[in-house]
Amino acid sequence: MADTAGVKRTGRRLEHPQAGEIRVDAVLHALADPIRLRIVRELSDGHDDMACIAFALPVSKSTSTHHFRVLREAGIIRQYYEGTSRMSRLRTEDLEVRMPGLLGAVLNAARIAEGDDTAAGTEPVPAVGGR
Amino acid sequence: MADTAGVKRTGRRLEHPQAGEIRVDAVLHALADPIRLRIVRELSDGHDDMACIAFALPVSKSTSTHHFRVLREAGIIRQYYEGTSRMSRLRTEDLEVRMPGLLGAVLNAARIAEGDDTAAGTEPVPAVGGR
DNA sequence: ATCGTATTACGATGATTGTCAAACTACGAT
DNA sequence: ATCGTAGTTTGACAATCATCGTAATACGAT
Repeated sequence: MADTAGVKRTGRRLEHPQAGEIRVDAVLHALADPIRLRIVRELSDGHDDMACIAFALPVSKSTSTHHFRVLREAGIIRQYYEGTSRMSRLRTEDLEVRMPGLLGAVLNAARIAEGDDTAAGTEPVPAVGGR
Repeated sequence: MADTAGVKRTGRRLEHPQAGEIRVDAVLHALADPIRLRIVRELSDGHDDMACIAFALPVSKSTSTHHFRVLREAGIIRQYYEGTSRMSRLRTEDLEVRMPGLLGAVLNAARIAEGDDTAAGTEPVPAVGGR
């Protein structure tokens, strides 16, 4: 199982927790960091597969690697190599099984909080992403 | 504002963020700790107002105080004094406005993960707390 | 083989965090 | 006024964490 068939194997190995091993604590901890939350937001923002470098994060390369690893080990993203680039993708489905609605709620909350900067919570919140 | 009318005033003051000031990062960070998550789960588990001591946490008094403060300063719980006891209550509505569905998703995920201990993720998850 | 690009690995460092014990404060009851 | 209960504050400690720079690795192109 999980033969990684079709994926261009490049020799490097990346450890991922299985869907059933994803821990709530780890996920919350991973999402609690502004930079990591930003990465997740960008990943969910249309571009599903992105190389690390494409994020233009305000940190050094090694710090960037660190954050991606935390996300991967928490089970939030799946990574694979493509040439020298490492692509990242949200594990949306696995997360939905283990913690239904959580990722969506976090992303939605981040979007709501973003609106704060301009229109500081005077209005009762426009209820983004309503059902 | 916030006259705390009707509440037995006891001289001590507790700082709470306003609903509009609740930060996603702080909430996620607060919930990422097992002990704090346990507190939140117990609070949501029927008993809405509980004295700190009623939780029987596996930590010292000072550590307990610390965790309750983190939860309070993140905006997750509201606390008030009643005699020598300090009561805690989930700020469910404030949280719902700022991050709709988040608290519920976290609690639900924790419940799902709990079932792991016995029935380790072989089944496709019984979808706890359905709509 | 060599070079450039993308990323990792290896310390190192300063900040935060979870934990505790001991001393202290606030309140209710005696 | 005294005592017990409930919680706070302070200071300390070890562990974790985010951050960096530098050296090393893997891969594609030349």
